[in-house]
Amino acid sequence: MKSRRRATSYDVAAHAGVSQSAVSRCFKEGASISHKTREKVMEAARELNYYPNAIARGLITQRSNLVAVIISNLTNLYYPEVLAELTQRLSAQGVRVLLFSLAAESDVDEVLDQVWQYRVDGAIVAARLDPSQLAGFADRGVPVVLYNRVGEGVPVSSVCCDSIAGEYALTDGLLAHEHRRFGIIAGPADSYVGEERVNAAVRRLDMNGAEHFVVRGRFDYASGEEGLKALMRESGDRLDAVICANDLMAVGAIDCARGHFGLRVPEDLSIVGFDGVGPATWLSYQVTTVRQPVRRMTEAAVSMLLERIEKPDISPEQRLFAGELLPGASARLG
Amino acid sequence: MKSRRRATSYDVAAHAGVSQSAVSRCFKEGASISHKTREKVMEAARELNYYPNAIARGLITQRSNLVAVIISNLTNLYYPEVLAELTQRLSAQGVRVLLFSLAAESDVDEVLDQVWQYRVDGAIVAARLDPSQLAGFADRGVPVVLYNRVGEGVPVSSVCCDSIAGEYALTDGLLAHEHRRFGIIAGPADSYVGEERVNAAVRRLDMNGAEHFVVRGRFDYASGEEGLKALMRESGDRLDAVICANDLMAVGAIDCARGHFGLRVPEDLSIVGFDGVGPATWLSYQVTTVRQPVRRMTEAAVSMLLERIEKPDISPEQRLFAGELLPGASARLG
DNA sequence: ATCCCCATTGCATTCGAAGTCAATCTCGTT
DNA sequence: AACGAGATTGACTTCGAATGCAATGGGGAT
Repeated sequence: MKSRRRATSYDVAAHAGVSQSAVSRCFKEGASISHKTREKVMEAARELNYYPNAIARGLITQRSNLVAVIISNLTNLYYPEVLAELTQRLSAQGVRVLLFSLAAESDVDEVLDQVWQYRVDGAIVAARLDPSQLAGFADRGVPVVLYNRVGEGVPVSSVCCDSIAGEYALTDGLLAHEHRRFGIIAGPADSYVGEERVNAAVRRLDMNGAEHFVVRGRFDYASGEEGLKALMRESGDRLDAVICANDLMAVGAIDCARGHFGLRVPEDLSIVGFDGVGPATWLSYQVTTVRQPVRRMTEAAVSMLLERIEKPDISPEQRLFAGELLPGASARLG
Repeated sequence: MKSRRRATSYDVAAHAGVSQSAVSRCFKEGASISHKTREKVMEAARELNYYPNAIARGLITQRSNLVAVIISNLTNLYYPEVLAELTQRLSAQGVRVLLFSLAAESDVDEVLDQVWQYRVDGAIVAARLDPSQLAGFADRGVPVVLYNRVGEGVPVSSVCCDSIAGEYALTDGLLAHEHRRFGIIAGPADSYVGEERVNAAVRRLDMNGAEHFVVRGRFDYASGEEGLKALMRESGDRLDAVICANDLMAVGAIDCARGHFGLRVPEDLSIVGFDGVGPATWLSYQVTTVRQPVRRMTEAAVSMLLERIEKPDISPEQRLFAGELLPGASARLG
């Protein structure tokens, strides 16, 4: 019990009076082992407090049972939910999560070295990967599933929420309700989803000849406030609606509109977000937004990844999930 | 480049015309290797796209360079911040994070098996560990640092924010301002910090002979609303102040007080929280709370853990950090 | 030129479990 | 009683890198 050195399969074998091979077989599903021997071994294992060494196992089987999860922006309220879901689903499938958290979405390079060293069986990535980084995964035969991003020009598996359709729905709803002068608070320049959402909104507004101003935020509360102030300045205080690239900035904009400009939301100004995070539904905000089906998306990401770990030759697949329009009370929709 | 099998140190050795030992030494700080050989090896490594296999290294060195981070409740806004900080600090020190996320704080047992199998070098735990679970770490010589918890009766290293002092400050402030009838929204029964905070508040109220009602929540927004409704019922709608075990419930309670009961906060009802998470400072809430010094706490946790990984015999140490009282605008403090 | 010392280098072994293969063991058959 | 199919079992090798030890080499001192 008190041994500093931990028991190995040899110790267990000796203690149970069998060979090391027998011990190994006891811990593998469907291996050829008699009931009696298994009992003896398990008993010995319990007494010696033996747990198979996953490191040694990984070396010989060429399977680490480790999956890298690479996420930027853990602080922006949407990802923690995703991470919790992913971790629990992967755990349930017997796969461990090696977490890499990035300060900025484009900092991937620094962590990739580590990913290669740990011989992960696969990766789920919610950060921007350029084609050469994606090639790194392909060359090494490591399956990847991108989360809310697609491989730009390169075929990669991905799971996304349909930003474009979602943003169209929001924009169309606003246009149908006589909004004419729009402000847009975008995400950071290196954010994939941010650009996608804003481009979709801008396209729709242009198609309808609606005037709009764009400022850039950082996906956090403060940049929602700052963004609204900048927009008011640029537009000469005459805005009908503000489209924010995520809910957190929408919340910041709502507070700023009420507290700083004394505007009523949505009567004087409509504000919409994106994601459907918890705070968006809080009574003080009730943000009109598009909710991503996080559970279904994470479930898809995990099953697509595990499938490709089992059978490395399955071709890439892209799954696009529709978001759900939550009418909320922060905008006058059509 | 396109080889399915990844290059090993032998491949690099052959390519560079040296022995495998030489290759190994090139990747180790301070190993005895000439400048010329190192150049050759590094060049070959680059050409073959070689990355040392951390799994094999771990097997021979008995060091996985892996640290388990065990966290419950990733969804409750406080932990994502902690997790992001921990991950980035550990990464910076060359240690990888193996993440275990728990549905409930007391579900630790299920993940411990996995922790043992991966031979982690240490663990940071923000979940309840009973003495036998703690003994598991001690027996195996795996250093642990508890985050916002202490080993009950067992000596373990820990990093905590002083809940008791913090709660006293809040309670005293409220008492000094003529609040007499208190409601308390506690955390789940298996939450360590939840109990600690509520016990502290109750003790202080009792010392001052103040009346109080207690209901239990789940640390989320909805249970803040439900909690307030239950308290109003129990107290016959006559409350002066509500003490919530965390900010998220305080936010829920504030919204409910205003939206459902039509009360002004803090004029008609004072509400306080704990943690100092982002939403607590949002303009609509400005929760009167105690902010935990998360950066200093995570920094302490990481350095204490790494120290103990280096020198396993350092004795346990408990570090208690004072929280900062944020006056906010959700309570009339003394 | 000779000798000695220290810096490099390579050989061989090690870490712990998994899997191959051949040996052994069980039983049911005839 | 002898035989054979199928189930168990153990000896041995393997995965990839790190390291103790012995062998080699270069350079300075004499």
